[in-house]
Amino acid sequence: MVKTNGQKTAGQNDTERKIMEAAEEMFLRNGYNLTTTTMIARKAGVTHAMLHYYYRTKEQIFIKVLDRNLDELLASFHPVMKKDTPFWETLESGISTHFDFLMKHPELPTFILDTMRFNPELLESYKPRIRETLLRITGFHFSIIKDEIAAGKIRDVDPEQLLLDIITLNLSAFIMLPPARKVFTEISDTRSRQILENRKKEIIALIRSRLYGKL
Amino acid sequence: MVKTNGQKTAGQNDTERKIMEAAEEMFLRNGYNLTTTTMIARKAGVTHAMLHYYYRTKEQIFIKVLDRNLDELLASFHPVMKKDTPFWETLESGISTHFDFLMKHPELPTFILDTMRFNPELLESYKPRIRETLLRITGFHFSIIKDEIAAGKIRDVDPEQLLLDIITLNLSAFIMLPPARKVFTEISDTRSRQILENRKKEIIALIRSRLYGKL
DNA sequence: ATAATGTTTAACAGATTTGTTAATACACCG
DNA sequence: CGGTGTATTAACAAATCTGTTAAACATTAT
Repeated sequence: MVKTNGQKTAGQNDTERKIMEAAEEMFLRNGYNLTTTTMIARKAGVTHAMLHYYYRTKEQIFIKVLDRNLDELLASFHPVMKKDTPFWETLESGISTHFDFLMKHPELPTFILDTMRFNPELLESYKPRIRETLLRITGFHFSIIKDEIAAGKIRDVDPEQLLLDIITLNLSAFIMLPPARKVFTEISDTRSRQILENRKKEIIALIRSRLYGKL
Repeated sequence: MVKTNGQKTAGQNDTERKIMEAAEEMFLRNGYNLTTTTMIARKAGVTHAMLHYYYRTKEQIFIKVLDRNLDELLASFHPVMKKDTPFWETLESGISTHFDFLMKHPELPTFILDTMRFNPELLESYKPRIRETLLRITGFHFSIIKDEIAAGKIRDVDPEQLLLDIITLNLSAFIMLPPARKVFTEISDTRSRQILENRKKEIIALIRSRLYGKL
């Protein structure tokens, strides 16, 4: 059961790693329920018994995948919260950093959404950490937005709505556009990146005019 | 096979109707792949053989559900395209009407998204109609937006991006917020409606400032 | 009433799913 | 070389899924 031979002092052996890679790819794309252990094994090029040998159950594999990705997601929120830099600079870089992170992990939003919809119980143990991270970031932004409103520098918006605007706009580009393109227009990879860049600019412009525009 | 007895001159008999209602509910909530015919039968309170008797296959039932809902969706786009009413009035009522339609069919966006992701082949036959409807509405709005820009009445925005803003913002409220609430905060029905109303106001304000704000 | 037609049930069939297990191949260590 | 523990395979098992079928039941029309 416990592996102690040579090659895996520095990590997993080949089979174990291939299973994890295949599992991650499939779980991210199709979620927990639509991914079968048989499919994972086939993609990894191993017998499906191997996957029970190394990870015991489907749920255990999924938990490992969830773990890797949720850590990354939560970490991505940290960087951009400095009280000293100017307000708009902070907010713009927050939006931009978030969007850039999503470009590097384009399947993550859909994956989390799927898990929230169909397997919320698997997220139970992460709730405290998620909640804490979310509270920290919303707390920070609420505070700087309110300060800026109080100083009469931006329009009197509801901070909660503004953060919802930002988050839903950013996530939408990764949750809704790919399936839509799948049905309507197949598209090249470079073109796809360009579309996303335009989207990012538009979202920033949108939030900016919400705050600074005078009607 | 063909039913010609009394009670269904004016529609389906009870069993058939119960199956369709159960199927619609489950397909809308869980999509094609995660809905089993057994579950539908159980929810309808009939033997699962009944469902093959009336609809032959799972796919046939799904097609019927898709048909009912897609018709409604496409029809919902028609009302608000009059060239004579003022620009902002037209656009605002377009956003508002779209949002109100979604409030009456809150599960439709997720349902369509799921189908685009996992069963795009089932949408194949609807493509022409969808494409035509979409072209009509985007064409109309592109035209009035460009006119308004040319007249110097609004900012010089990319009409395509603006429509993406509107659509993704509206849909997000129904695709992303419910699962998020499922994980973070359970919420009452009236409170939920109030949140959506606030969301609608915010989206309209956001688009308005994008067009009319001077930075 | 009875034949014909429509509806429902229960049982079955074949595929697929997650997971186990017993046998075997392999590597390493004394 | 032999023995110990690990890795891998193939076969199996129980559950569930979609779909079929034959027989029982109900309804209607003649």
